[in-house]
Amino acid sequence: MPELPEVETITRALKKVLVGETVKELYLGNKQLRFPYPKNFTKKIIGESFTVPFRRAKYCILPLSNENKIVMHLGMSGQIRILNEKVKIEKHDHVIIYLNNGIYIKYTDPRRFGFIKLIENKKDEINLFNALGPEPMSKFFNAKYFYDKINNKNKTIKDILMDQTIVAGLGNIYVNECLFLSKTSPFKPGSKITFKNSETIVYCIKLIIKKAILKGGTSIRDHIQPDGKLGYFKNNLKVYGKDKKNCNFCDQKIKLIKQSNRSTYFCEFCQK
DNA sequence: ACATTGACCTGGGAGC
DNA sequence: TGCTCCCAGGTCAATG
Repeated sequence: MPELPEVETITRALKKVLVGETVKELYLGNKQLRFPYPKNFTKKIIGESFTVPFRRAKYCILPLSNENKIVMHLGMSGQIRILNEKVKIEKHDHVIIYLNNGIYIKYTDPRRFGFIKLIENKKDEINLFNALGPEPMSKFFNAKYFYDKINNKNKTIKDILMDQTIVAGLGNIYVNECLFLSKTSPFKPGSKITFKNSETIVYCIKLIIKKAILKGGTSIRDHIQPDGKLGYFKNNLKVYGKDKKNCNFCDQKIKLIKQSNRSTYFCEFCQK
């Protein structure tokens, strides 16, 4: 599912129920996710309690009282549910963390591109997070940073925004939407982006991400909030999934093409 | 150092 | 109804 707003939505929901609660029991399915489960995972987390969950890029991070951190990535189809009554474990349920208070956290992922890791020391943390660019909502992601970072690149602006080392947390939906809102052609190389363009793009990214978080993310296929509700930013999409529909601004048809093996939706008249 | 392609998986929808 | 093909909110390793 998940880009930044979806992971943020999930993390906020977890924050409400996890803090101070203790891990009572852990279920691990027999199929592995993208990586094997952490060694002695069960032993290492049973009896530990959670401190305050947070998000970095598309990672949901659950710190424990012993300073270790459970890190979850949801790949393309991962979901996290917060439940309070036992339900049957289904085919794609891979991890369930049972808490002392009767609540449990269920990780489901049909495609198994996601993973769960345990950060146990500084080195684990560096391996996972060091290459990531700034958070789009932070002050470190600003027009000057962005312009300096991209003005010597031949890569298209679409590929640049998908690159987690430049700005962390955007994915295909929000990149398409941000380029449309900022009226930027997805094919424009970084070197052709002026400082003024950078300002606009950065502004549009912050605006869209903020709004998407408010709406609980975007439900297209897999994303649901941990309480089962949908993410309503779907209603705010202007180009993603709108091929052959009409552009909001100029009323011409939205186009769909493949760019670096991913779908790019855009209006060729508005985005220059 | 950089860009491009394919691989990892399953399920759902389109088209025949 | 059933088959085949193509598509999907992400990343990473292996190419050129």
